[in-house]
Formats: sequence, structure tokens, C-alpha cells
Amino acid sequence: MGRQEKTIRILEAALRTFARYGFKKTTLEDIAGELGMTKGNLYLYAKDKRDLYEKSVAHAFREWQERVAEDVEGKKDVVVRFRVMCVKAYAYLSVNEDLQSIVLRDPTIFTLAPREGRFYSVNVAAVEMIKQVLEQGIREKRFRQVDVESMAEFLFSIYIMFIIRAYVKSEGKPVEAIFEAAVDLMINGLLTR
Amino acid sequence: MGRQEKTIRILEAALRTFARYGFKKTTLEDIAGELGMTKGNLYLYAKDKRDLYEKSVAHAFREWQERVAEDVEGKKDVVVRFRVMCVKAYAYLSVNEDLQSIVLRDPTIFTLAPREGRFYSVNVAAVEMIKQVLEQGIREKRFRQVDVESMAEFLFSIYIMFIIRAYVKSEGKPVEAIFEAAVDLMINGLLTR
DNA sequence: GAATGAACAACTAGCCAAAGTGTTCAGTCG
DNA sequence: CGACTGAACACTTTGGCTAGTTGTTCATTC
Repeated sequence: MGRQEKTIRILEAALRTFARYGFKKTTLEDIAGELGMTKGNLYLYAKDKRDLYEKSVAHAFREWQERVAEDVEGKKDVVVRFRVMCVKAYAYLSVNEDLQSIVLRDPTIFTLAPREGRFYSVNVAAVEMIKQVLEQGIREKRFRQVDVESMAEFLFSIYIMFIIRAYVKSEGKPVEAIFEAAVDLMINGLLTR
Repeated sequence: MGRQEKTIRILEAALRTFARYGFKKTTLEDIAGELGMTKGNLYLYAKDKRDLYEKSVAHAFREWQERVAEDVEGKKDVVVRFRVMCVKAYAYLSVNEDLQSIVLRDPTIFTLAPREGRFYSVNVAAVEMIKQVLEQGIREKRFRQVDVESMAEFLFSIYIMFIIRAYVKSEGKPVEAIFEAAVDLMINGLLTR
């Protein structure tokens, strides 16, 4: 097993454990035990406990993003692409219980603005994906000529907003209906008239 | 001075003090001192410290809402109305420093979903205002036939999102550009084609 | 080079007393 | 008679202490 794979195994075990007990309550021995190694060894893969936490969360986010990117690339029509991007990105958390639990315990993971907080680079990559879809739409004259940069950041914020509403604060009338209204508004707002 | 006015005086003094020191650090004697009365007397106007805090914040919110409502009613064209509603509601915080400081110290005041958390009734009233503008637009055939309830909740969430981005986490590229993109997208998404 | 495990440092939990603050209420004031 | 006071009371917070736990380092082993 190469260093690459070992790192992934460690990050996944760490995520699982943090998800179960929360950051404060998990000890490095919990994680090391889960992996059949000693806690000292973890320091070869992360500089401290916090760093291990952030690395494991960032890893889960990158996986998430790759899945969405694959699904988006499977479609060619830009409107379909946009819709798939929305729906898949939104649905992913529901199948990753560890990440869900992490987010629930630590809502500050998500910041409405992409360029702040931890996970800067993951967020920037997400905004990049949105931008590319927007640019395709404009190039093909399906979308209006909007300010791509600002619009992408705005759409990203809407996305995070739904994540927060759906998983961090679950309550109120079905989020699904509002999600539908949102996608409807966004697509109609983008299309040329 | 009637009971009504006295209550307002107390709520305003409370807000000012909470804004200066934060909830934990302000004592009831701070507030009572500001008003030239003793702390025991405050209990005739609120059932406890927390209640006093929430009442004072709710009062500021209602003022805010009334101002926006006035400005909106001054316009007749529904697109202008919509835009004025967005801009004024967004701008108000910048002129109320006390409320700004409160929100900064206690970001959980704003929840993205209107029906949860404290200040339920204030939020519901805001959603109601949005609904009425939407209904006018649809009635006049300027807006598409959207699900008014869901759309209003969605728009409200966008609004809160901007409040949070602008005042709670100030950073990143100018929020103004993104705000413009947002209003642009919303209006275009609503208009009939 | 990867991993260990003992040693060390830093933090946390529990406890206590003292001080501060929120809450109540019998009594005063206008 | 209602608005208000001020002292009494109860609850929470603070700081200082100790013991125990947990994060971090590193010389040594595999």
C-alpha cells in the first residue's frame, strides 16, 4: 500500500471517528486504534489534531466535487447541465452520513462566501465549475450575458444556503418545494429572452 | 409619558447597551442606569434578561420593516417595487449602527429559513411583504406564474444571505457586484417572456 | 523510511470559596 | 392604584487549585 492510499485510509478513519464523537471528544488514540496504529504515527500525516480534522473534511469535499463533476460532464445540453449540477450537488450529502454528521456538529464549515474560512480551495473549485457552465451557456447564446464572476459567486452562495437549510437546520415546510422554486428562478433568470 | 412610549424608551436603551457590551457583559444595572431607574423596575417590561434582549431586537426589526414598507408603497410599478424592496431592505442596516453591532455579536439572530428561531413573527411579516409584491406582479401579468409561497421563502433566504455576507462576514470581492447580479437574476427570472 | 512508545507539555474536569448578577417581592412614593 | 424602589435571595460566574487526560515530540526499533 503506497503512501497515497495510506493517507486516504487515515483521513477516512479520522472522518468516521470525528463524525461519531465530534472534534473535542475524539482522541487521537480513538483514530489510531481504529487504524491499528499508535497516535504518534498520525503526526507523519498531519501536523496536529486540527490539521487532521481539516484534511479529512477537505478530502470528503473533494470526493463530493469529483462525483458532481463526473455527472455534469455526462451531459452536453447546457440547461440540463445546469440542472444536474444543482440537483447532484444538493443530493450528495444525503448519501454521505459521516460528512452529514460532521456538518451538523460544525456548521461553521460552510461560509456563504466562497473566499473565506477554511476549505477556501474547495470552494474556489466549486465556483470554477459554475463559471464554466455559465460561460458555455453564454457562448451558445442560451444564457444572457451576465457578469460571470459575480453570478457564479451568487449561485454558489445559494447552493450553500440550501445545504445549510437542508442539513444544518432541518425544519419548516419541505425544502424540496423551495429548491424547485430556486432552480426554476435561476434557469429562467439566466435564459435569453 | 404613556406606557407605550416608556416601553420604547426602555427597549431602545437596552438595544444601545447590548450593542455596546454584548449580551453577556451588559448587566441589568447598566441598562437601568442608562434610564435613571433601578433594575427591578425592568421586570415590569420584560420577564427576564433574555426577554428584554429579544424584545429590544424585535422592536428594531419592526422599525426596519416599517421603513421598507413605506418606501415600497411609494412606488406603483411592480418591477420598481421589487427593486426598491431589495435595495432598501438591504441598505437599512448600514444606517442603524446599534442593530449592526448586535447582529455582528450574535449572528444566529438570522436564520436562513423564516419559520424558525427567534423573531419568527418578524420574518413571517417580511415573507408576507414579498408575497404581496409577487402576487401583484402575477396579477398584472408582468411576472410568470410561480409558486408564490415557495418563491417568497426562497427570496427571503437570499435576502438574509446578503445580510449575513455584508454585515456578519465582511470580506471578499465587493458584495455590491454580487448583489447587483442577484437582483438582475431575480427580476429576469420572474418576468414573463 | 515507517512506526513505536515513553516522556513531556498542554489542556480539561472537578472542586471549592468568593464575588457578581439575575430575579423576586414587601414596602414606599406620587 | 399603579409605578417604582431597594434589600433579600438564588443562581451563575470566576479564579485558584489538583489530578487526570490528551496532544505533541523524539530517540529508538522494525
